[in-house]
Amino acid sequence: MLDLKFVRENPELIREALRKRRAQFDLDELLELDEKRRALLVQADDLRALRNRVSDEIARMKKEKKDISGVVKEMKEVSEKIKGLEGELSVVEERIRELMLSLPNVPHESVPEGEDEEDNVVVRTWGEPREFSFEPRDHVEIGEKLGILDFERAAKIAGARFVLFRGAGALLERALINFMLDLHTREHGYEEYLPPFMANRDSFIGTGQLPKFEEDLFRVADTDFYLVPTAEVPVTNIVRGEILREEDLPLKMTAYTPCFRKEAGSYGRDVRGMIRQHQFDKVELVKITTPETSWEELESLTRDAEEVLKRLGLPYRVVTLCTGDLGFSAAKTYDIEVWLPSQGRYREISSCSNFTDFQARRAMIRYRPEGTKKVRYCHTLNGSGLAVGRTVVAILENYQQEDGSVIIPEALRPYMGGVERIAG
RNA sequence: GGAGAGAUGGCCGAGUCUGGCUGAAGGCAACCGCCUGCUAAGCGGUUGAACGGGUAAAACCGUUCCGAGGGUUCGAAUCCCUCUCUCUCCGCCA
Repeated sequence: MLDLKFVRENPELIREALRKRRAQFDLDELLELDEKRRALLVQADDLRALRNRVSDEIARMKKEKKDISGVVKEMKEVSEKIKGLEGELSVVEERIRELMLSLPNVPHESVPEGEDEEDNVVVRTWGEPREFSFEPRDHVEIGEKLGILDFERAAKIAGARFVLFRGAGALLERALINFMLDLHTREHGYEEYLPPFMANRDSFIGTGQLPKFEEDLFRVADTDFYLVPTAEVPVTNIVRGEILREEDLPLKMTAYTPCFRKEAGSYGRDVRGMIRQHQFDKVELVKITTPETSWEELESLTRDAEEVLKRLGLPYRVVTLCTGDLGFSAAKTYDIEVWLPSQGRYREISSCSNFTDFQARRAMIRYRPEGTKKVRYCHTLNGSGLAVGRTVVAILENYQQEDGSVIIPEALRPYMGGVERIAG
């Protein structure tokens, strides 16, 4: 959520931001309602001030045994008037809130303008895609041949867009989770959490998934719970409604969770294999920082995520999302894309964003700068570090051998009980 | 699932029966002074948030906030209703 006062005072800046994002939003309605709200507020406040004054007066008169019936009658009318104004006010405020919750964040000035992912800008590239002496297979073929991925039975159990890991496949998934968590906690200074995998509505509003993106979420029937689509939701909301101490910032948190997504509107996209699943594992990185440090923290967070790929020896590149591709809550996002030989291109495996104070304002995450009384909103950031399922895909495809076996990257072997190769 | 207790400021904790100068006693913590070889102790002071008005910016003024939402009343932390959460005991259970 943006600051309404800021919107009021900088309407052209907001209009420009919306244009760059290619976003639809009725800014004029918001500005009109805001004006109406303030007019109503002044009226109501004045009447309440009157009532408060006279109420004190009544208390005094009562003590002095004076007749109060006249004033009481008058105040009864004032109270009725206040009630009427409050009714009008709550209608206006509810609509303002609706609008504010669906107004996207302002892109950072360094974000390139563009329509869609075609206009994203490559920042850097690491590693060389391997030259194959044979036609590289995709992860579905590799995994099924090795008996470690089973899509057919997963479909029987649950349906499309699920996978069943088996044997070395299950071990590989688990090893990656542990490897990533260890790297981030032991070397990158993050604290590990293991949060609930379901969260309530307020949490989802806090990080911006609700109310706008309900159709992407699984809701648990007859409850107020939604399955988390990313650990960003439960982890960022750990400090929802809190005023933090500056000396405790930045908070650096990491968590493994499964992620549940409906993938509504992606019918026909990535239908094969485990690129796009209703359930996948992810290790997430979350930072809560001061406004002064958030941009450098975005850089280091991205590097922390990249480090996973470096250690695994997987070629990747980093792109800056253009304004048209930028997520609703983000001010700037780097996607990390890993090389997939079967597709001959880079595919997203991590998304690292600075949300500035957008989520913090929704979730009321604030801090008190040292030596001052005024509280300020924190900046929140997060990034995948990494999407585990897609990492499995990348390992299977990049490390496949002509005989169908797969070499395990060295860094991962301690987590695999020393296994160096998965063979059929 | 059954029975009971509770939810007040950064924290602890009064106030609720008996509605009104209580943004909220007292304590702790933090900050600023003083004192002091240093530290501790001691003394004095300061310290909530949101919104609106106001200002160059402050100061300042008003309103709202005692888990959430309704109601009663001239007036609600205090009375009534609904909900949420926490704790204790019983039952069931991984």
